[in-house]
Amino acid sequence: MPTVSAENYLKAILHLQDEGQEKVSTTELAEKVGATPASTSAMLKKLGAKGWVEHARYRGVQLTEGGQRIAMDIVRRHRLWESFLVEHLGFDWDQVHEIAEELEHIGNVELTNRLDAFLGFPKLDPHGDAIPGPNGRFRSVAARTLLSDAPRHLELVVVGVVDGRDAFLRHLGVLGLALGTRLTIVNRHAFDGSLEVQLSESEDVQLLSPSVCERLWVDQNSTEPTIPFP
Amino acid sequence: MPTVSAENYLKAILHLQDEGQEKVSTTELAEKVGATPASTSAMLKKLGAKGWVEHARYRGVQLTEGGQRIAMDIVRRHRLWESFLVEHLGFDWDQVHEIAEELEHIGNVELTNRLDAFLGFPKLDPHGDAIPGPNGRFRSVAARTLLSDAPRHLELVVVGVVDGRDAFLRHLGVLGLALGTRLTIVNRHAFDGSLEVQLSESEDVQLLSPSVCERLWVDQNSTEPTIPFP
DNA sequence: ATTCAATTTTAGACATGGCTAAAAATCAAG
DNA sequence: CTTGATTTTTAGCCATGTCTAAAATTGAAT
Repeated sequence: MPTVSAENYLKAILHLQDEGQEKVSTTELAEKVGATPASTSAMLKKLGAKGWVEHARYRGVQLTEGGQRIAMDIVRRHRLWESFLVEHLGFDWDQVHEIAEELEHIGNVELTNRLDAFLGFPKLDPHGDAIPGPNGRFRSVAARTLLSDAPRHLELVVVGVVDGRDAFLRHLGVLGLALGTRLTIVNRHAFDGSLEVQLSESEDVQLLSPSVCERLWVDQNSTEPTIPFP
Repeated sequence: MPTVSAENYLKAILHLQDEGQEKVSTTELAEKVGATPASTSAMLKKLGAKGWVEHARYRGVQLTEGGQRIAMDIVRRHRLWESFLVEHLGFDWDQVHEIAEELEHIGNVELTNRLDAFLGFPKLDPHGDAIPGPNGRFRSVAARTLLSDAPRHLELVVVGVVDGRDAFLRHLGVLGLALGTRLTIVNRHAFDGSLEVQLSESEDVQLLSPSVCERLWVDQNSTEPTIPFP
């Protein structure tokens, strides 16, 4: 049973580890959780003692399997509650984060699973981030998904088009898109559902209209799914 | 902003104050919150300093108006969440208390009010306890209510019958009920909705079938509503 | 290689909220 | 009205999680 504070550290480590770094530095982590490096250092010792992180002094931290499981469960609860708040209580996307940050610490498994069922076992939260299932892993994403249904923060590859008309293909060219283009969804825009995507090659950020997103098949590029932050 | 611990003490004081005692004793309170009298004494000093309780040393505690407002809001959240858990997540009555005990500490007003709206501004929770409104007071109860719709823990008076048939009236006589009989709902039974009521005169506890409860008009006996515990 | 800057950890302090044991106040009897 | 039991508070200790300031370690540059 991690404390609320411990949970926040574990969640932050998961997030940072996901952004590339295998090992997370104390200072970085401190910044993420809003504490001093000294406090963070103290907490890391405790997390290590519980077996939730691997922590070589002066060498950075890493989640253990157990720690990752806990962190994924927190993310699961966070995203399920966000979905609930938006879909059933009518909150806007940008209002729900704070509240979900509190709700996520209620660890009752029965509650989480029933909420999950109530929501219809969603794969994505309202921000387009993947929701882990009850096993602490992301639900399998279909081999081929419409770009409009794909999760954020995951490198995707364009594998096909729904609409083969010349006009559409030319339009793709203009946008710098083609078969095999690798991209990542950075953001979903609230009012019309258009997507901000980052092209892996050019580092450019492109805004794609909903009609384009609904006509592109994409696939996951990496085997290890990215674990984005709320 | 009370801490979670402070909230639990305030809630407990509200509850005990409601059960009769104007002033609540330290030992009683300690038992209720599951702490030692010593710890309770320490907490009372803090609550007093914040202006949430009136605390004359060795003389017992009492909620201030501000303290009562906070406590009523906690009860409001508790009972709204209980309603949600039962009505929308399919929990049984007896499973929800613990979970609601955690959810009640999330103090976001917008969240609470939206949840209230989502549930249709209920007056009673699944246990039949009254749910305070956003103003920290109980929603006005209709002048005359069916016994089956009345809240628990409130002294009621039988003011009329829906069904005037002889057979029904005779049945009432057998049960010890008549116009003017004062009673309090002690419990609702899960599987059939029958009510356990305590007759004020005889101290007897009677079990009333749903068909009887749906045929009796009752009214609130006291002006100050009882504030029962979850 | 050695020094120096940056990072990380340790040391020591504080606040919260809990405990036990001892002291103080209350209250009920004799 | 004084004693003795009960209740309440105080005193002193512990754990958690935070902080600042100082020490230790790393690592990069000369």
